[in-house]
Amino acid sequence: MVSEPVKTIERTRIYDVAAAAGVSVATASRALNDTGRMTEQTRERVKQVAAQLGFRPNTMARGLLGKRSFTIGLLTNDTYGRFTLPLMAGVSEALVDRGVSVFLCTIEDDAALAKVHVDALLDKQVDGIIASGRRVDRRLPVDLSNLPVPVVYAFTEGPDDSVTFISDDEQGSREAVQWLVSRGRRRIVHITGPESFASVQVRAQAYRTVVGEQAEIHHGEWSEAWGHEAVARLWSGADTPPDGIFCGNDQIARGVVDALRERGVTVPDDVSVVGFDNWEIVAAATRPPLTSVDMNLRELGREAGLTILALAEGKEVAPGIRRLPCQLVLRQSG
Amino acid sequence: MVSEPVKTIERTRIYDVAAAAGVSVATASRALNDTGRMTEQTRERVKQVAAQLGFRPNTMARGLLGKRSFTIGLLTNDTYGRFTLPLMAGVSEALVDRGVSVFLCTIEDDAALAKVHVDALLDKQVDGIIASGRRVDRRLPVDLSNLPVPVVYAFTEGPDDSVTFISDDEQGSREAVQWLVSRGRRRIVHITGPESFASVQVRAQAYRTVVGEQAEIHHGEWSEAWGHEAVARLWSGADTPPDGIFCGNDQIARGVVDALRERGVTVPDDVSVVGFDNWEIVAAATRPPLTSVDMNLRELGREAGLTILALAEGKEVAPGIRRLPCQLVLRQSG
DNA sequence: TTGAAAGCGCTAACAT
DNA sequence: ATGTTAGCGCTTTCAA
Repeated sequence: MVSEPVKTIERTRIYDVAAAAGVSVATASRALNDTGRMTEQTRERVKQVAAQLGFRPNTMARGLLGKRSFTIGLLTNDTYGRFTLPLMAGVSEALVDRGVSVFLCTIEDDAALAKVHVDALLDKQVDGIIASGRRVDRRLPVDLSNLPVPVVYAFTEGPDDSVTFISDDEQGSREAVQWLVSRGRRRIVHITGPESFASVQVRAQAYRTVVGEQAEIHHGEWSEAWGHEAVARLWSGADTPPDGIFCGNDQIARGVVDALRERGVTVPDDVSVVGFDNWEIVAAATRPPLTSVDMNLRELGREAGLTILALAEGKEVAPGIRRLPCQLVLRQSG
Repeated sequence: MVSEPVKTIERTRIYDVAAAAGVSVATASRALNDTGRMTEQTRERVKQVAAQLGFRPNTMARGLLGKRSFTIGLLTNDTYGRFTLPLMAGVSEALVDRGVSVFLCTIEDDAALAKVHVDALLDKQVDGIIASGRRVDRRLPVDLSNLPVPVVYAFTEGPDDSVTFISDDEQGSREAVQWLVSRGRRRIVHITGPESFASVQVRAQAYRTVVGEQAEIHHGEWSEAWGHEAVARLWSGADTPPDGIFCGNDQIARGVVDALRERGVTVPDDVSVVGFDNWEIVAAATRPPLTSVDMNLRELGREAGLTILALAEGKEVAPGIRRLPCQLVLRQSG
């Protein structure tokens, strides 16, 4: 497309609306914003004219008055987008009807880049910032605590007095293990990621709570390969192999299921397997498809979006950590 | 975080800078924007003072002058983000140093939602819009051809006179098949997705060009399951099974590799397999890891970003389809 | 109930 | 080379 030197499409301004409706701009503004007092008739007429002319207020002008810009920033260091995208979808979904658009800023553990992005956001007078990440127990490489705009944290660690949204991994894990128990599984082991992850600790603890004494936790990498290896170990030892496996994430679970099939162990008849994350691409492609814990990130995003909006509008929001429930998605592996 | 009723953090305005530097706002503005004529000394002094005071120009005010808003919109219907995220990363990377932030708008094949997003973008006076999608041969459910801002298309079909960026699937496929040939593979088949996809056509045609007469193309779904099924068919028929397989995407390739391993066919010793997309999560987890064609979406995003910027600055850009080269990423399957 | 006018922070045309 | 000033489109006092 050759650039259009003559942008003939002149936007209708509030002046045009006022003129067409036979009122002053002040009245027009009040009518359109449902403020001030005036005859319902005038208000209606102005609104009608505005609609007819396809009037859309200029956000820049509005923003210049020190009011809201109807934009927010979503900061994330989750390059892969595995967690960010569902979150973003939720945020966007919650805000788009209210005319708020979302700047997505991917900072890859790079403090300098993060600062550049945050500064750019502040220059644009965003109404708020949602900080997000790929690890619940890590902070973004940038300090957001003294910004002139509200900040909420989603799926990443924030300061003590911040509003933080995370999924309730404890509840999700508990339900997953309880599900295995309810299916008659008696020897349930937990194959999960590195101990250093907070989410590993929480999920393991929930598992322990349900199975009690017999708890048996195997730590490794977050990979399919580790799932294979763990199965090899469990089935080559002297102990009776488990009949139920709760995995720390879907990749491990897929490795486990594949390894079991290769050994001639039938899932879920001989062994039930449950994953975590409900990462469609992994869970659905596994044979049989994985039963998995979904963190409801979209819903989490919705909540975060609504909260940042409330803060932007000056409402009070109590600080603290909000844990949103996970949901066990049943497929065929467990 | 309790909302801060007193936003005490007053931003320094250009007036403050001007006063502190002992010049007028006009001079300050010119100095900071490297326009107008003045002693290098004055310019330097103003810049220094501005830096000292941490001055950041208010984008709203700037945008109100009918100039640029330093924002662009990225529209996509790729909910999963498989294609959009690398693209977005490239766009962002190209623009962030120039102070441009990106609104990400996910419209899910919903025309009404698309319109809401586009209107919101126009209200915010975006400098341009990049339209993107999950299918190269489908248009977004919204007409962007008469917008008051420039539009470029990336990884989605645009009008004839538009600037469109897509990956050179023909070249990528050709290199993939030629690689198989160079590895001494003599009977190479192509297992790919539904015929209705333009990318399937292009990749198949490239494959045909290289292997000539012996071309053998199997269409199915874009799934691992189809990879399994295709292998079952090829190895159960009367014909000699292939020694090289070029797959339409990584999921099919993974299915193929898994199926071969289950049959005791060794990859890559007996059969070489090459995928398409280089989707890390799939390609790296396959045993052995997949050699695959990468569409360089990040680079594509960079180009699209730079182009929309050029258009926003009023530069002329010739319309047409730009095909950016793919790259064969060697792992171990081929 | 409605209107006139000031002003948000910046840039650019027009002085000097 | 630098300063004065008029707006950009809107909201919001203040006045009528």
